[in-house]
Amino acid sequence: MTGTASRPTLEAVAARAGVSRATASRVVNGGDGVREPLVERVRRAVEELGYVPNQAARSLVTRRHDAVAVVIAEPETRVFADPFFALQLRGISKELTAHDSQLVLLLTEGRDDHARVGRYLAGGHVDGALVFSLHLHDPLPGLIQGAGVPTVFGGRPGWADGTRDAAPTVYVDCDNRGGAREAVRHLAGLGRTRIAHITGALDQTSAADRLDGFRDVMADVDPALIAEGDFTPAGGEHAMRELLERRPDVDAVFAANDLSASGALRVLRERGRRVPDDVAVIGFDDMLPVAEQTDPPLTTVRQDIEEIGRLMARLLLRGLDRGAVRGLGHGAARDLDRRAGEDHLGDAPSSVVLPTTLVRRASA
Amino acid sequence: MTGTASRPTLEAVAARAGVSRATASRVVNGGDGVREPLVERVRRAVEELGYVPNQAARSLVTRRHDAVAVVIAEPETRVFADPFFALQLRGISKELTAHDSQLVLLLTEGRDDHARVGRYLAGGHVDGALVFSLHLHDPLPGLIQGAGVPTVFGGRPGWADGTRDAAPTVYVDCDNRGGAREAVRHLAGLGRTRIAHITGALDQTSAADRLDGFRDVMADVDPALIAEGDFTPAGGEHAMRELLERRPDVDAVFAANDLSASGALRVLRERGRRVPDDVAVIGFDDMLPVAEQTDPPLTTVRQDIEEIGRLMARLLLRGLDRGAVRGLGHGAARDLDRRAGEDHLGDAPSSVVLPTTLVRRASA
DNA sequence: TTGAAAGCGCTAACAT
DNA sequence: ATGTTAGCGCTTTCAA
Repeated sequence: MTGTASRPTLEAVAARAGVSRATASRVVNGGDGVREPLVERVRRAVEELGYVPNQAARSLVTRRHDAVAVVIAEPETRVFADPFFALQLRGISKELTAHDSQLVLLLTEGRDDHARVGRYLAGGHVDGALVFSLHLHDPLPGLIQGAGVPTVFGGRPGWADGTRDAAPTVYVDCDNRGGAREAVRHLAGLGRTRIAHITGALDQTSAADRLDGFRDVMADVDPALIAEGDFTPAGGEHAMRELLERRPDVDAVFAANDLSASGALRVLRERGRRVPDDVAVIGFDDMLPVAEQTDPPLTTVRQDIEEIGRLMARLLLRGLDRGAVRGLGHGAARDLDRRAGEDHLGDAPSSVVLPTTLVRRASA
Repeated sequence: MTGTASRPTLEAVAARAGVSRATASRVVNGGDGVREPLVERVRRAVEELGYVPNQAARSLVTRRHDAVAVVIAEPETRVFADPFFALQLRGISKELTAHDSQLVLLLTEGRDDHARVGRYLAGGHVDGALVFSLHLHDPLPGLIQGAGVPTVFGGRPGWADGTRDAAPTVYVDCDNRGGAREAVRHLAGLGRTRIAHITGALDQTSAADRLDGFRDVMADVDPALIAEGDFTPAGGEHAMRELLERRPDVDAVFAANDLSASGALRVLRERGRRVPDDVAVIGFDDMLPVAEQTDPPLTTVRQDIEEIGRLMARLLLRGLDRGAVRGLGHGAARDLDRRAGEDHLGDAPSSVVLPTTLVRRASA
């Protein structure tokens, strides 16, 4: 095990360079307003001593940490099984790296973890938090609020905005409801009349919103055509079996995400139903490793997951940079018509809802 | 965005409780040697003020952080695609949680990330580091050593032990070579004579060791029977195709991990070779979600990945607890004969190599 | 048992 | 442009 030497302090560097601690500090932090020869001497001293600033000491005075926590309210097993998180994390990671901020991933499995995460956030280890995959009645938002850490959520949180706090909740999400509507309309446009829905985990707003979108189009749908899933392939399989049992005449399925859709597809094949001839299937997310690998390839509602991650990070960093984390303006959800690739942000951090697009492949 | 209130200090708590800062501190840290009524008053003040210790200030004096970094030298895409990491992380997470230590996950994609991670570790944010998936010529070990952070590696690092540092390198691994030997002997015992090997990424010691194990048994093997893979299903597919081309008479395959084996299986099926009748296949890892789902279910060399993670964490924490991180005794690799579930650790932190077991399913 | 005081290593006014 | 100095919030001797 590699050992811990007692590291040299700025004091030591200053002494070796023959300058004051203040000058040494200036050089270490960029060297503005220090004359070249001194800069040089300090740099050499740093080099020779192998000096690295003590972050605890620095943070104590600057109150900055150059680190952002990402909190995923989901057990590791799911986090690592679902490409969704990987994509989001990648977007976040890219943005943070560009800002020279360290990504600190906090996984929370059980209730004990929640408390620990709360303490970690409150303890001032990070400048802010990015939180996603929140479930209804999750204690996390409360803890985070208690911790007083600037936070941006991934996906609309499950509580009514503005009721919990003076400062508005900022989140990034895609247009779940609109995307769902588009999917169902597409199925209807194909002439399907017995359109079913496999929901996601209904304690998450994304699932609830997609269900709402489904209902927007299928106003008086037979409840038997709605089966509850949980965003996993297994959940999709189970729901599909249920659907086939309750309504053998089903001719289309809108699944709450691609993973569920892949499960549904498997069951349909097993039961000898041809897709899309007998039953048309649409997913949600357009997760390439899933949607392109299914048989047949999946028609789906695309959302730019990586971009969501990137925006979350950008929103947070922007809020931090301007030091204004209280009483920020809170615009209505918007940007529905902006093209991806543009900067989806306004001047003041406010929630952003990204558009979705239907991607047609073979399954519907 | 939830705001940052200026948090109450210990000073404020002390004032409110009518005690000195020292007494308040004692209570916050367990309350030993403080009389009950005072403890009570301080506790109440903490409660009322919503006091949370400032970790930066605390760390500055204690030099403890109650946090451990996990560094994975692999791009997110792979980290999140391979169940291997999830399992290892789970083991680590459990152990750290039990020690009330926070897991801080640091992903490193490119070279810039390396530098940033190095700075993070050197900056004293964490008490120690757990590092895995190291590749040959990876700059990380050097950076970590420079950072002077106690570290335990997952998987035998690729450099000769002891040559880099006065303090010995501590790692946890499974018996890759022995496991490989057992797999190949099993195939030979089945009467197979044209046994091929699909390697892992050969810049990792696990892959090199498994190849060595293969060679131990197949001393004068035709080089055409060894195809290079990279631990991914796609790599396995590619290697299998190559193998079939070079030696159509191949009658057995030992793949460096289950993921590669699943790719090989796919190609064999596509080419109409029956498994195990025409070609027997063995994998490595026994990752349930993979090995049990293949068709046919995979015979494989089992290693307890979660246990490896757990041991890594335990080893590190032990080293930290005894404060002795330099010049620790370094025993020879051992524990090969211990049963899983026992404590695989001796008194002083030293590397541990866990045994493997052959799990027979249908593919060989 | 409790309090006073020193100081962890650093940054940021403020002087010079 | 450089140095002096006062803390950041906490733990921990040391005295009382």
